[in-house]
Amino acid sequence: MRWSETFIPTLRNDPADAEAASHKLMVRAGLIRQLGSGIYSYLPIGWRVARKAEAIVREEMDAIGAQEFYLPALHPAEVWKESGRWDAIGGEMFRLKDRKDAEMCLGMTCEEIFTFLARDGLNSYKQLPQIWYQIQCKFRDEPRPKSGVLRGRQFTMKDSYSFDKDWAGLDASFDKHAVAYKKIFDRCGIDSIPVEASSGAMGGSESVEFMARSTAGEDWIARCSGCDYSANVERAVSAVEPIVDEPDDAAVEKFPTPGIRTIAALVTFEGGAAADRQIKTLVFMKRTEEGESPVLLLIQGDDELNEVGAIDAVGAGLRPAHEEEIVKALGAKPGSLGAVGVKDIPIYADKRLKGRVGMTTGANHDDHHVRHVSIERDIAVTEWADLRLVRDGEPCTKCGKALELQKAIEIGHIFKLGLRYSESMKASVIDENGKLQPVVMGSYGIGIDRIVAAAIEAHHDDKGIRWPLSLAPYKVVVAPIKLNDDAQREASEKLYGELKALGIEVIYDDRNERPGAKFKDHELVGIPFRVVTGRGLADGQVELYDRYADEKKDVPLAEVVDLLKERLKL
RNA sequence: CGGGGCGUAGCGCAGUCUGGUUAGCGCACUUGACUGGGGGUCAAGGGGUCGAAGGUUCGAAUCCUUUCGCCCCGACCA
Repeated sequence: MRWSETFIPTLRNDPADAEAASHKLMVRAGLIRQLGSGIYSYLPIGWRVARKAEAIVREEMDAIGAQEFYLPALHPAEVWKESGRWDAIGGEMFRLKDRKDAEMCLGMTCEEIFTFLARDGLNSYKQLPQIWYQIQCKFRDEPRPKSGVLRGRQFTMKDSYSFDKDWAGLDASFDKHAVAYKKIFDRCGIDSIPVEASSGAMGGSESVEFMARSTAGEDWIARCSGCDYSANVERAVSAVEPIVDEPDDAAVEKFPTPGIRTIAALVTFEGGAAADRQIKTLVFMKRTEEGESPVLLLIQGDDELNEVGAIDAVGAGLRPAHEEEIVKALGAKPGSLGAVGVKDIPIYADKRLKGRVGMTTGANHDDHHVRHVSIERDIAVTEWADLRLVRDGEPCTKCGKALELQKAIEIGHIFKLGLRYSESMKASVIDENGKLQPVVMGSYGIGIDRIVAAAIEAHHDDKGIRWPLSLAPYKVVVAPIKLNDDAQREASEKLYGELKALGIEVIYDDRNERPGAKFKDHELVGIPFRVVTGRGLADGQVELYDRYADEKKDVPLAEVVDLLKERLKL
């Protein structure tokens, strides 16, 4: 390719509306342009990179015996109603109607459609296992698109689905994916961290997220410094030191606390209590078939609520209560809430509170608190659960070493779905005994756009992108210093032709620009190697620049092709 | 959905508070010349319904109303 004939619109400045390094660089290097919030066009260079990522994903999926499909992104509502997700999913599904007023949606994932195909086509256990996948456009009306393609409303995902006759089969399919995913990310130059995750609205029993550390990430993960424990903070637990309370068997005592509304304020209040001796009472509403009803969540005063932990304990359909609902449930406003003596409302308490005595909490009477609370004596706890977020430095439950909290990008997620879809949509096969059994399913996703962005997050410097060889849009750029110097131009063109003939992805920078301007572009776009024909040509020398080492050296023209082959591992 | 910020040329911005020549600057772009090893110099150019609609005014990028869009924080999130 000749640079002068390509569309590579590089920018000198960062776009004003970008924060993440990958977002800035993707725009500056001419990979993408924004069309709307969370909607991006891939330009030729960006698309070349995305296709390379796709190709790697495809190779590794094929390597575990997966078969590629291509499904529609436009779905009739019926199939989503069958699985129950038409109603379960909220505003993030793009919904529309066709001209006959029939309800449709744009697919955010394809469990329903693949299950629809499976129930039609899979009839016998002899046909299992199957792994089906596609690389396709997905749509999610994200409440808050962010960071360029890292969280878009239209994006490309590889999604695969496994169909097994039993749970052992699912485990095998799941493990195959875990291995394939690791390989994919390795090949893309991304250090992936598998972490325990929550399966959220996907349903299912177990899930693992693949994370790439990055400050641009939106997730926090907890990693043990001593063993292999790692989990999304939504799922993480720690062996945090229990607080040892002074023995206290005094009766509960109510006392006035005028104007005291927060844990912190009660700490400094005369007659108050340290934060770790307080019980924080949070009111949430749980949606059930009859409507919404309140539940109480109790955590130690200085802990933060882990909402996913709460959902795991209480169930889906949980949301913070509004003030009116709180007053209705407990008779007091936030700031004076407690669970002492509360009946008829389910109470979920963090395990860290078990056995605690001499605690202080709200009295359910505005501007009053109670002290000398012994949790198990005074509060009718329905269930003990992990409701607190772990904090940096807390000990690992497995080995006791410190957990580290790190920010990360979710680049893949694998789920054991079990029977969630096969039962609701009736995808069954006849087993060895002639009995109908629902197939055991898994689903597995990789964000292609996120691979590209995460690779940039991991591989860039102040000059621009440093693509791993596997993703580089071109591997080599050949550039003469002076385009109108016949010797330089001819040497460059000849080299360009030779490299192209060898099947090396090479771009010839034949723009009539000054060398500095061209070099800046090469480095911004991140082309791994550059050969410059310049003043050394008279001595048979060209300059070879290595983007990774950020080093240039003169090498004999006659040897440069072999040197490049070696560097490119050909 | 709550809070904050921003929409002026392809990109980055000034001008808006305090209304008043023909709306400006840098980069990019076009033509020519000189240049040529790290975003050159000189000269001459092209490009704008100042996000949109309505209003106030002799006069609106600037004031008022409405509206659309984008970004950030939070809420939310297979």
